[in-house]
Amino acid sequence: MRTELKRPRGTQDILAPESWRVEQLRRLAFDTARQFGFDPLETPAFEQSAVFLKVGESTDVVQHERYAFTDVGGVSLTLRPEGTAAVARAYVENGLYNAPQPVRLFYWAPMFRRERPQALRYRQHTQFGAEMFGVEDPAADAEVMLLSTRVVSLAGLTDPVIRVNSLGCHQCRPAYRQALVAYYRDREPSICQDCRVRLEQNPLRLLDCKVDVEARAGAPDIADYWCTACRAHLDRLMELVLLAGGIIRRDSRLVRGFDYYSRTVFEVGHPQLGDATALFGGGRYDGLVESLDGPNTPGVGFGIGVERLLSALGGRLPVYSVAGCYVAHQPGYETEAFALAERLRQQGLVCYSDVMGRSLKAQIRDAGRRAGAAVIVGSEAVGPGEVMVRNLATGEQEAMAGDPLAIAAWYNRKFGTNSTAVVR
RNA sequence: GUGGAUGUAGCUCAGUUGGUUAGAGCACCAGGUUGUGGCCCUGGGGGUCGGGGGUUCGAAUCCCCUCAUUCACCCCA
Repeated sequence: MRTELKRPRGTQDILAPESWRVEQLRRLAFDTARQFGFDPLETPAFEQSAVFLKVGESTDVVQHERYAFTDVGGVSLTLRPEGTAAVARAYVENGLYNAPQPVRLFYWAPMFRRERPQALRYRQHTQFGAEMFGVEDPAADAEVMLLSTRVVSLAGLTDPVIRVNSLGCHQCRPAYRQALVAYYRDREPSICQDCRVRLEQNPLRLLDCKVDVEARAGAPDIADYWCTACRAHLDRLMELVLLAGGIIRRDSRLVRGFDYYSRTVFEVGHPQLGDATALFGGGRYDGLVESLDGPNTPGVGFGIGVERLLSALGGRLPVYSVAGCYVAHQPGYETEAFALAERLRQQGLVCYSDVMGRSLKAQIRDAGRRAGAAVIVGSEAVGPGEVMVRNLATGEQEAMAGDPLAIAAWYNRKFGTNSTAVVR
């Protein structure tokens, strides 16, 4: 294939059975979100660029990794790089601040970031995320955390560990920021190139530098700067999560890439993905709605990387197996076979028939690969109006009346009506 | 954006110091078995050796460029 026709860098085609796993996970996510009282929200795949720009001046995802274009009308548009800003925009634009609070919303949507592809980092990936608006109480933080860990647990991940930190509020964060900058200022000659940039642009991120570990070890801890309200907020949400059976630990070095976070930030990793790669993350963003021309409204939410979760599960999620019924036919019985297959589908069976004009032998061979049973029409070994039914797993076969109801009953007796199984 | 590794059939890979029409296994299709699969046997389709340029009598093999994949950094899901 010519290179200019290939799929764009950093994107992927997802084939079965993985595509079935995606669908399975999506269903699980929707059901779980619904159980927590969240409603699905669909927003456009692109927004006016200002929606994301306003919200992430020093955010790499927004600053350097935007897929932006100008349409013929001269409007600057950006392919959605993350979910929260778009959901907050929809909250404001649809006047949801007038709806009964809190407003609980979730989404399952593609995200686009123009970055260098790497293991489990794509230019288009999918996130399942949820946001709760209108509640400042730490119970909201705890609730979205429980929703997020419930989804990954149900998907088959054992004991997700939430790493949490508080970035403080406008009351207490400035003092900490100042102390941190002062600390690194003294050591500026000895710190790495990246850290010098961080020092100027986003000092909090000095904390997750992997090079200057010793400098980091002695850095001031934000815990010593929290105001009483921020401290109480974190204590309470951790208490609630623990009471609910969640596993949560404070990580003093956890900071996250989006500037809109206030107070709570959290992340869940996975051994298989390595330290640097988060399975999902989230936090609180009390100033975001206001910055998008809405009323001062608190909010908290998370985003789960669907591809990363699937990878961490490594095929443990059950999907539809190869199963169903193949209606094969002797020469001259094409029409009868085709019609019978459709009647069996109306009985709820997964059903195939030959559409390639193949020999009976080739049909049975094909049936063996994709079906559990074969129904043979036109066999001379059966009486008039009868068909041969064959269990392809065992090789047993018998003659029976060619009645769709009877065949469906036979199939369901042998294979069950719910034919899902684990495919590795 | 920076640095390293790798690109031969749908998949996994051979291809010796550059040398005739580029191979294997699996997969696919058809037959061997006159009524029916999974094993075995035979045959078949499928590759401009990622693309472009150069060196050479001759390049999958050597050199340059480019594209893509992959790993690490940055950052994130």
